Amino acid sequence: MIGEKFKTLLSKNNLRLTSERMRLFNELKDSPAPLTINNLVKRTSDTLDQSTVYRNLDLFEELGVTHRVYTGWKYKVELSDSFKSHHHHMLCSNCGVVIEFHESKELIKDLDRISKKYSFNISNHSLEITGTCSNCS
Amino acid sequence: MIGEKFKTLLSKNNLRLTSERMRLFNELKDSPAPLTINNLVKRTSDTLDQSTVYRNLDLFEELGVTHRVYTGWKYKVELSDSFKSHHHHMLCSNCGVVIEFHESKELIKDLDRISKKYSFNISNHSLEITGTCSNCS
DNA sequence: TAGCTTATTGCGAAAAATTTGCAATAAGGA
DNA sequence: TCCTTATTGCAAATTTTTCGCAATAAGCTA
Ligand SMILES: [Mn+2]
Ligand SMILES: [Mn+2]
Ligand SMILES: [Zn+2]
Ligand SMILES: [Zn+2]
Repeated sequence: MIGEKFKTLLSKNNLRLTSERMRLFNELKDSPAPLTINNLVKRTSDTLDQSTVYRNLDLFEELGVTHRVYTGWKYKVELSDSFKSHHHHMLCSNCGVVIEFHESKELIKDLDRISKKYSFNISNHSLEITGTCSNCS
Repeated sequence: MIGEKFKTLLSKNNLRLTSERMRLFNELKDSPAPLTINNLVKRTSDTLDQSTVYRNLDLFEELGVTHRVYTGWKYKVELSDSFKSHHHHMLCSNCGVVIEFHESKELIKDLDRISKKYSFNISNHSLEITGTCSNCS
């Protein structure tokens, strides 16, 4: 279970599983699209203090629980590849819908080629697309 | 000339070519790597007020003179494809060096395939890579 | 289960980043 | 050179993010 992995990760690092952390994690897990920090602050403001949100989002990032997605104007946060399968986004600049897609083998090959060409050791990559979705076109 | 294009764009939009705008534009043009807003505020603080920097960076983005690059932690600004040829970045997470590279035909084909598959009209895309450069590996 | 240690929280306030109103300035057309 | 008005600098307001510290509670131990 995905939640179990989260719990294990925390205890391995001497970190406590608090209801606040669980809440934040679930908020991310249940969201169909990446969220801004502000989204998260507002969504949890009934029980979490903003400082708690900030502190834990920092922590999540350090632990590799989340990563930042730069779709649109500001960056957003979503569960990282360890908790959600690796994927990319298409953002409709008209209606704001976010479509997730998985990369092709061609892309992977291409990254590999680039890696070799520049002797660059790739640990991470992001591919974000903007445009208009089928509805809006 | 690249500067000419900038000037023309301004006048076409009833915007004035001020020394402040020119300064900002040049700062971007001369930078080998994308800059944060803060970089720009500091670099120009001898003659430009911070509000002038903010206001003009907003403007540049609206006009399509610049775009945001999400490399590393915070976003950075660089001249857009109209003023600098389309490219992508590799960021070394160790030494911070930014390597620009041009995309392959394979990537273009791949984007085309994705576009068709989802009936999504792609207007823009970004591909950012992180890892370690040849020096740091 | 009760007790203990200490990581974590909420709160209030500070610091940093971004935006705004307005009078003074200067770009650029007449 | 004069005039119109876009643009700037300045000071202050807002918004976002960070921080210190006392109160709380997670998780281990007996
Ligand atoms: Mn990928
Ligand atoms: Mn490209
Ligand atoms: Zn749409
Ligand atoms: Zn390096």
